[in-house]
Formats: sequence, structure tokens, C-alpha cells
Amino acid sequence: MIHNESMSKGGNSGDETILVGDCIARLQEVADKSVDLIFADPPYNLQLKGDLFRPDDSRVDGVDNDWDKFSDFATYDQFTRGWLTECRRVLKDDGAIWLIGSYHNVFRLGVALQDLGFWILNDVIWRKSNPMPNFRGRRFTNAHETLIWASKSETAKYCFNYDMLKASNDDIQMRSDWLFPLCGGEERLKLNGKKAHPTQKPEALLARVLQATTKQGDMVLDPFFGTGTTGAVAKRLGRKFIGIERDETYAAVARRRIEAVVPFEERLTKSPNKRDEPRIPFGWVVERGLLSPGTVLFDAQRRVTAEIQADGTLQATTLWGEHRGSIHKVGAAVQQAPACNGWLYWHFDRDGRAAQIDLLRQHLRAELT
Amino acid sequence: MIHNESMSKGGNSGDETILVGDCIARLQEVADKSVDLIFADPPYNLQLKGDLFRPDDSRVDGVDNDWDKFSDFATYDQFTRGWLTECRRVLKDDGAIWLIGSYHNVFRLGVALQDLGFWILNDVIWRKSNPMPNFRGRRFTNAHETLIWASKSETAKYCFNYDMLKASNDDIQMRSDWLFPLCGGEERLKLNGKKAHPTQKPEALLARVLQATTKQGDMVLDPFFGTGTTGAVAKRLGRKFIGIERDETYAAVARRRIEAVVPFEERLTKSPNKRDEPRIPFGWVVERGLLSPGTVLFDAQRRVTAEIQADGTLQATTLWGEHRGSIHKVGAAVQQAPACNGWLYWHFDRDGRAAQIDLLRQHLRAELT
DNA sequence: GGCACGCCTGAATCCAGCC
DNA sequence: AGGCTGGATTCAGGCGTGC
Repeated sequence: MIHNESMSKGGNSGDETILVGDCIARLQEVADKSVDLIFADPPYNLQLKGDLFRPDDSRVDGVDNDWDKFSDFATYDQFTRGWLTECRRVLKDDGAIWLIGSYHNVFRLGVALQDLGFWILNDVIWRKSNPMPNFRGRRFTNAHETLIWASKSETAKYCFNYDMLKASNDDIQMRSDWLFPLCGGEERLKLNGKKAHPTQKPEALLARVLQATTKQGDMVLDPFFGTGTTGAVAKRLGRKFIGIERDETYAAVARRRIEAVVPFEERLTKSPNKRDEPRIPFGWVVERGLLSPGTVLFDAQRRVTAEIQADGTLQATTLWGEHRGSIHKVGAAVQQAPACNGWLYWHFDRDGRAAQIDLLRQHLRAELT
Repeated sequence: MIHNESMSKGGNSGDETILVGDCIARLQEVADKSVDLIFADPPYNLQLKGDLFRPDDSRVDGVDNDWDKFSDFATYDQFTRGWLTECRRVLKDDGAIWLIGSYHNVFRLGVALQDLGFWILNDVIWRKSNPMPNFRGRRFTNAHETLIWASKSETAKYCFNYDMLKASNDDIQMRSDWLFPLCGGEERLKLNGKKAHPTQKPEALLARVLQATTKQGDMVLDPFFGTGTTGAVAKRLGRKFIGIERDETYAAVARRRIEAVVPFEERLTKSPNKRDEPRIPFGWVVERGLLSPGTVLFDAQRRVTAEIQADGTLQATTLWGEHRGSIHKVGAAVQQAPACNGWLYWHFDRDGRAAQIDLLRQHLRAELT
């Protein structure tokens, strides 16, 4: 049924297809049960209102594209069920689907999946190592996005490359929380010096998805192709793909990008990334009950004391004032020093002897590994 | 309206309430707009694997064809919307709600919240440091659960203890992914050697929730109280609570558990927000004679100057004009910036050295307490 | 050339209180 | 209720500049 727009260079016709046009209309050209995996990154319906400025008065370049605007949830749900229904039709019975979203839309995606008969296998968290902070201090840093992995039905024999994932993860089962940086630097596609697409996903994320849940030669469909991350990664990993994109500008960027991709199957075997030691906030020591609120800390010479508050901050009184804040800030304040490593400065009483609170951090670190 | 089952020991009547019975029925005894925060860990015995109850307590018969699978979700949705509607009624207009769930039910919870008019503030991931492995090797290790934090409406002035969270996290703002171990060891409640409740949550998780989004003395409601983790943590942190639990055995365990909790001393469970500090107009500084009219202020680099007027405004002259107004307005004008915190921008001469005028504000604030 | 420093930016539902 | 204003608010990483 697909007869054109194939990127035929370097592969068999139909191995690399980009279709330009409305997602549902072009999906209708794809044959029933012909696709092994679907990856869909639909509009998030962010509902952004006015501008947002950083504390340094620079403006945040938010997503204000028309394609992300929906009049209400009902409209968004209708849109979602429309394209998901077509996706279900083209998916092989043993196929699977991945969706990605944020709290704005992901709950609606999950419900639509369930209502249409898909069987959720996992939700997976993309933890961002470098998220944008919350500039006004009104919420938690929005530091993750959610992926949903679902098979076509409860009994489907979906593909899951368990051994490969475990081997590539220091022989530990791959967890449902994945850590990746945002897409930036060289990888981030530019057009006239500006980002070509506001929501380009990192290739590492797609690589994990495709390596985990497809075999070589599988057909991958992305109904919201954008600038073609799914296609680029699929080509590199020896998977076929169909990408559908409404915006010809995005599609043109994707074509150029994918042309340049040289498949490197050796990259399937990634060296495990050695991680730095995890940072342990002092709040955890209190939350976990290793030190209780009210406990008095002191410095090595026992000249200064501070009391632990229930929220993991310290309170100290000196001749020059009251000090409340983190172990570091209060440590600095009582010494009238510009900075202080609270973990090394503060001590607690253990069986009558002074012990650095850093011991407790080491304890928690050991537990986390 | 609540007239019994209060655990009156050690607190005022109504500070610690456990109600036994159906969640919706007992919620109806709670007054409108009387609760500051709701924490709900609802059951998700979906998908024909256990009992499912309608709001009227009748049991749903399991069926296994596709059509009724849909009706199964529909019944769960009906149940969810039933208790959430009551929760919404008892919640103060500036209150907030937390829900926790896994991929089986959390998407349905999120959609119900949005459809009922709640405003999602964050989804938060509880990353489990010691999750149960996936024994069959067919999926990713299910290593997290999802919490949703939502205010009653888009415009609600919800409580968020930003400063405390940041201070307890080594001065970095708290992210949406939280790492905690499962509830086990001493903390895990046992009954005849077996765990008393299958899904007991760690107290550390509840402590983070309550410290982040309630003030001392706030009323917390948990409509699925179980063995009372919410109550135990609330009591320890100086919050009041109402817990509703249908199972008398669980409720009995909860009562015993909470009786044994010794609250932290009051001074330990406060988390002052910088935003709550009293506002000091610059005019007071002049009125009190801390700076006299005619004094010249300057910025940190001593590149810009401004003269204090008798009315507490500033006057400055630049190449682009004359500026008169508040310390903030003039600070912004001389920098050609959209906004400026004059307290931090302007300095005065103290013994030959530049000192921020904010010092004088701190002085006046100290006097007020 | 190397390092230190500063600028730029990323799927963002981002203010509160008083008149 | 809407408008005005005081004043509170950011983390990690890539990259360019300048010494």
C-alpha cells in the first residue's frame, strides 16, 4: 500500500519510509498487522499560559506550537483514541507499543491504552540528569517523563531482550527507571541557529527502547516522527521504520539526518556507564531515623552546637545571631566562613564518642548499592 | 459531625481520628472544606484477580470477555470518582491531594483527578532502592511507584515548603524523583508473624509528603488508612489526622501503632518559608532613621547611584532618563531590566564598606519578633 | 594550547497580597 | 474582580571567550 516517499538509498525499498501528512490519514495506508513496534511521542497538551522568566530575567523558550494546543481534555482524548485505534490495527498481534508523555497527558494516554485493549507491561521513568529547574520555587523540579510499554493484548508474545539488557547493565536486571541527559549539544538539530524541533528526544532513550523490545530487521512505526530520532536510531540498529510527520519542515530535517546515519551494529554493545557515587542529602539521614530531630550536633572541638530539626535542617545560636538551614549553611554561619562541608564539620555522639555525620552518609550509600 | 472513635489520648479531641467503615459513607460525616491535605493509597485489585467493590459495597462478578474487561475498568473508575468526589468536598479550597499507585491504576487515578477539576502540580516517582526483582525475566524490574500531587483547582494557593525541601537537600531544589527503600525491618508491622498489611508504605515517604505540603497543625485525611502510616507520621510531625479504614483488623493495628508514637517537640516540626516573613517597606528604614533622606545608594559595582528621598522613594539619573519610585522600580529602571529586588541591588556605605540595604530589613524584622 | 569563567538553554501547566 | 506592585526565584552541561 505504501508506494512512495521511501528513502531507498542503501536499503531495500520500504526499509526506511517517511510519510508526510495527517497521522491518522497516513496510518490508513499502512497494512493491517504489519508493524512489530510502535513508538509514539504525541503532543503533550502542556496548556502553557503566559511567559516564564528565569531569575536572571531571560525568557524560557517554551512549547507554544499550534500542534500542542487542544481546547479541552475531551478533544485531546478523542484525538488520542483516533490515532491509537489505527496503531492497534497496523500492529502485529505479538507487537508492542511505547508511549511517552508528562503528567499533563500521560494519564490520558494510559487510560486510552487500557480501554482499547492494550496490556500494560511496564511504566518506565526517564529520569533527566539535567532537567530544567522550577524557577519560581512553587513545585518540585519536573525531572522526569513517563513511558508506557504495552503489548497488543494480555496474551501477546511480545519481544523482550532480557539477557542483553541484563548483560549491558552489570548483570543486574534493568529497572523501570532510566537515567539519561536531555538531548543537547551536537545531537540537538538546529535550523538557522534555532532548535529545529522543540521536543527532540535523546537517541540514547530510543536506543534503549529499540534494543530492549525489537529484534534486528523488525519494523518500527513512529506516528509523530518529528525530526526523526526514531528513524535515525532504527537505521543505526538495523531496524526498518515508517515515520509519519505532519510538518514538511520537520520531515525534511529528518530525511537529511537519517541519510547521514551509518549503521554501526557494534554500538549495540555499550560499555556500562560507571556512575559517580550517589549524592546523599542530609534530610535522608533524618527521614530514615539514623538521627532524630532534637539531636544535638557539634564540631570536632565541641565548641559549637546545633540542633537537628524534623525537616533535616539545623538550628544554631551564636553571639552573632540565629542560624537555620542546611548542615552546610549553618556550619558556615557558625564559623563565619564563606562555605563549609557539613558532612565533615558536624559530629554526633555515638556511645559517648564524637563521630562524624559522614559515617551515616557512608552507611546510606552502602545501602543504595 | 464526627462524634466518636477519636483517639483522644494526648491531644485535643478531633486531632487524631480513626473511622472504621466504608470510605465514602464515612467521608460523608466529614464537614465541607475542613481538610488541608488528603493522602490516598487506594486499592487497585483490578483485572479479575480479586474482589472489586462498587461504591455501594456490592461485589463485582468477574467476567473474562473483552467487553466486560472494559466494564471492569468502568467499575473501577466509578469507584474512584465516588470517593474522589467526597474528598473534593471535604478539602479546603486551598487544600491539596496526593494519590499513589502503580501502572495498574495510576493512569485512571490521574484522569479522574483531572476530570473532577483538580489541578495536577507534579507527578512524583518513588524510586525503590530495593525493589522486588522480576522473577520471570519478562519485564523490567518494577522499581518505582507513582504519586500525583494536585491542588483543588488551578488557582488554589496550595502549601509548598520550598525552602525546607531545598535546605534538607544540600541546597538543591527537590526533584520529582525520590529514592526510598521499601518498608521493612522494624518498621514493617507484623501480626502473628506475618505482615499485617500487604502494601504498608514507608514512613519516610509520608514524612516527605507531609513536610513538603502541610504546615504544623494542618488536618490530614487518609481515606484508605490501612495500618495507619499516614496517622503515625502526622502525629509525629504535629499534624492532625482523620483516617478511614473499612477493615477493623487493620484499624486496630493502626490504633496501637499510633498510640505508641511520641510526637516531636513543637519547635522541631516547623518549616518556616522565606515568603512568609513579614514584608518591610523601605519607607520604614527611612522613618526609623536607619538611613536618612539624601543618603546616596549604589549598586555592588558602584556604577549606579541613587538618592534617598524623604518619602522613602529613590531618585536616579541615567543616560536614558530620570527615575523616581520604589527601590525596586528604580533598580529595574537603571538596569533597564524588567524587574529588580531593590533590597539586594542597592548598597549603602557602612564604615567605608558597601553593605546591602537588606541588612537593614533584617534588622527591622528581628525587631518585630 | 589549556584552563577559568561566564553565557546560554532545556516538553514549564512556575506569585501573592493589597487596593 | 482585576490591576498594580513588591520582591522572590535556577541546575547541569555544553560551548565560547579571553587570559
